[in-house]
Amino acid sequence: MASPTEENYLKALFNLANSQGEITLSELASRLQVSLPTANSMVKSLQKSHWLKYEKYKPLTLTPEGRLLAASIIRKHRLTEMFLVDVMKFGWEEVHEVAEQIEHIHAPKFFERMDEMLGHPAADPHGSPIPDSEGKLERQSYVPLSSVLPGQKVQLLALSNSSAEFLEFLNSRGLSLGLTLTVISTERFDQSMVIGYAQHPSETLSGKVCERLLVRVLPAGSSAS
Amino acid sequence: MASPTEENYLKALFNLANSQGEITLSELASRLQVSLPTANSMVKSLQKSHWLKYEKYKPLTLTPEGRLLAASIIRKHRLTEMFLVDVMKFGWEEVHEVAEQIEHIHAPKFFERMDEMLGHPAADPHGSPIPDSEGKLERQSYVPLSSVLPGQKVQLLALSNSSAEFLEFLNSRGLSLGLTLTVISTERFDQSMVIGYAQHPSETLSGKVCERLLVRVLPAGSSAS
DNA sequence: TTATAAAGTTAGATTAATCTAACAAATTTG
DNA sequence: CAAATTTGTTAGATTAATCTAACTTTATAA
Repeated sequence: MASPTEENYLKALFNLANSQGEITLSELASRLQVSLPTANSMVKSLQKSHWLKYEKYKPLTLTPEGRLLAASIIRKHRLTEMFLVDVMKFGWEEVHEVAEQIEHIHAPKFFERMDEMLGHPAADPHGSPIPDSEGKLERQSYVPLSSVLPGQKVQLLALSNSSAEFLEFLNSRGLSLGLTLTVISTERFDQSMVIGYAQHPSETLSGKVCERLLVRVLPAGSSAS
Repeated sequence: MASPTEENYLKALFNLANSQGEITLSELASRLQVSLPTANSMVKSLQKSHWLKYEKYKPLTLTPEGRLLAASIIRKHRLTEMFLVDVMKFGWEEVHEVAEQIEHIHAPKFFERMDEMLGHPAADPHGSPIPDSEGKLERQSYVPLSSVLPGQKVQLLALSNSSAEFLEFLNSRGLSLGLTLTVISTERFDQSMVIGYAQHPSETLSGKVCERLLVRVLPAGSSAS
């Protein structure tokens, strides 16, 4: 049985592995905001529990068991976020902190019931995919809005990095997942873009924002949602 | 900020105070299944946090702040149980373990939302009263079925001591809260009682069981529910 | 290719929550 | 009321998770 602390380490390792591939101790330590010695000693103890492979001065790798456990915690987190938004009517900017706590609850049926009530959702309220119960994580093939050319229509499907501040910004512009966006123009100077969607015929979004909006390009001549 | 462990001590102290009045260290220790020295040192630390008053060799008393905090945890526990049963369709025998974990979640809005979705319930699925947000606990005036005389009609409203085994026993007999029961006869020898209710014109319940069924006596000539 | 910087390790301390063993105070009871 | 029992306390150890300080290994770069 992993402690909440151990579960947080596994989660961080899983997420780092899925973006960086190789995981170093200092990445882990900085992700978790702990000192290197702390991460070092936890890594040793996670190894003793067979959740990761570790050799002195070598990069870290999760074992299959570690990966499965990590995925199950991320699954609980994302199901919880979806439950909070869809069933309990929280805003998408309010759910992270609560889910961060509830993901450590040991009660399989609780999360299965959420999953059923939600109709087996594929992603959380920010578009991040929910691992299935075997720990498989659907690979997403979205592109950042910043890479889309003027004239194209795209569907907003996920966010990379969804801080409360960013989500509140999106709220203030009426932006939500599922919307169809039309790229009107891009500014070479600062990478800002002019976008049209829903009741907003023309909004200017900074480069920073556009990088974080993950979209799928729609075939030419699709109708708006 | 209290740790989950501290919260469990406060909860135990609150419950003991509400049944015994005076609380001794050994009662606390045995309730929490820890050794006396463990309870002793925790009591000292709870005192440092101003949640209880403690003098060597004297009984323990919660401070007003301690009582409020304890009540808020019990409130979270009982709201959660109600939510699991009413919203998530758990059986009343399945909810205690989960609620035992969720009561330690720090997220006022999460529990407020439960409360709203449930329509501000007065009691949990086992009939135990839910403290209000000021920590006030409604005093229940139920009597055990075992004290009711033959011929009387009563309404089953709560349980004293609701272990999963007991709840499963009640399930097996079709007994649930709200039912109107008619006491047909009582057996002086072993305190067992013959009871009629719903589709069960005549069930024999042991003295042990009847002691744990808390009821309100209905005025003579009421109709069954 | 050695010097410097970055990354990782070890040693030792701290805090929370637990234990056992030994002892002391309070209470019960013959 | 004194002896026995119960209850409470102190001392000291353990484990998990954290830290800082000191040191070593690996990587980078002049």
